[in-house]
Amino acid sequence: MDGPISIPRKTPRQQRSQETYDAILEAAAQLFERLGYAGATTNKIAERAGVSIGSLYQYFPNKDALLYALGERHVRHLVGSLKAVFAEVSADDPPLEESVRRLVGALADLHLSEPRTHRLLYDQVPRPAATAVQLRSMQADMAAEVERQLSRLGVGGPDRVVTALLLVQAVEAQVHGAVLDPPPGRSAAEVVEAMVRLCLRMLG
Amino acid sequence: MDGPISIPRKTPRQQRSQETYDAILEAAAQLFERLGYAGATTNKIAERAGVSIGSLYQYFPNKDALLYALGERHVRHLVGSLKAVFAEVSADDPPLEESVRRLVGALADLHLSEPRTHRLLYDQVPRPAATAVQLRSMQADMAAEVERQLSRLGVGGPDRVVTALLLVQAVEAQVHGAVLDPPPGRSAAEVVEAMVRLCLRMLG
DNA sequence: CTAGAATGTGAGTAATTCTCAGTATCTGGC
DNA sequence: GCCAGATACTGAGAATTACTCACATTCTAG
Repeated sequence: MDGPISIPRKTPRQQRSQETYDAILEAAAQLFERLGYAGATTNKIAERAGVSIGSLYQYFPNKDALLYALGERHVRHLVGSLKAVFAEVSADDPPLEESVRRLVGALADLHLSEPRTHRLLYDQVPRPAATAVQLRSMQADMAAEVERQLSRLGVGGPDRVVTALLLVQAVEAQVHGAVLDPPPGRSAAEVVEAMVRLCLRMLG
Repeated sequence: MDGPISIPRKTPRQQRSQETYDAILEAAAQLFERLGYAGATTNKIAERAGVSIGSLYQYFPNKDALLYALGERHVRHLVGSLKAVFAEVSADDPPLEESVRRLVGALADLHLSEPRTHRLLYDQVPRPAATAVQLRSMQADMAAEVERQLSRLGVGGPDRVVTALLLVQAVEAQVHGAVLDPPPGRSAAEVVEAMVRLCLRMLG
């Protein structure tokens, strides 16, 4: 509500404390996933991490900060992987269809590879806190990359900024809503294929 | 997590209690919006509604149930309005462009008309609880309607079920992410126009 | 008018987040 | 090796909050 944005209260200096910090985050990830945000109490998290509740609050100013740290870790991973794919595609300079297929495929694969972590952060979280900021900044980042690809391929209509943003929003939502949970009788791969076709028609 | 789905504990029988029920919901809407889910305590909600905390728990088994009731009210309103538009479009049987423009426009208008309520339910909420179920069922509902329109217009590719689902996911996300919060220098109307163009290319 | 149903009350309980005064461990300079 | 100060850890308990329950009030039907 009030506190601006959760940031680790104190940075570990000795190795011992780095291990404590990691243990807490790991315990938080497990318990949030298993019990949900409300069900995972800070005391349980500290206990599972094998430290006292006081130690937890030495590194995380509040419960939300745990989620924020997990989100940051995950977003960093996602953005890193995706930027690599963007770089590859930029280097190879393939035609539109191949470009779309690679990019959409990469996003889908990333989501399918750790669906639980992703759901935790995407679904299970009171957004306003902190995670929303992370998501938004990641989307902005990705939209900028997509815009560059649109320019390279000479597609995207008159306002590439808007087109790129809309594409990112759409693809992200489709992955969450349809790839991770395909309609009856369809496989994730089929849904991805349908997404690629739609993207191609939008841009082709 | 555990409890199945929050349902009013007791239905109001006398008019007096109906007013109490309404006052509580109204207070909850205001405070959730202003203070967020965590910041709005049940005691504050009861106080603002002018009733005792006990009365609140007579009609709502827990805090989540307040959110669920608000979500239901809102979803009912949305679905009602949209079904009317679908019916109109079906009756008038306009060509593709006009159909898309009307439907996307209607969704955007609905969101723009009470952006705060919508954000509350869409962003500010721990999803797992109950609201997720509502959203999903609404999306399924809308996807079925869209599918019917695709059939009417003879578009949508080989698998209209998947196409319709993907369209609904995309448009919903775009409205939330780009229409309610347009990129710098663009108006909501411009974003909607861009969405319509993209949809038309997807289907045309 | 009255019995019983419906509605309303709010102090109190249990659970949870977070603090802080005190203890233990480490590190670098001598 | 030893000591001083920095770093790290502890856990009882303060503060907050969701929720209960025994009781009081108000309504309705006969």
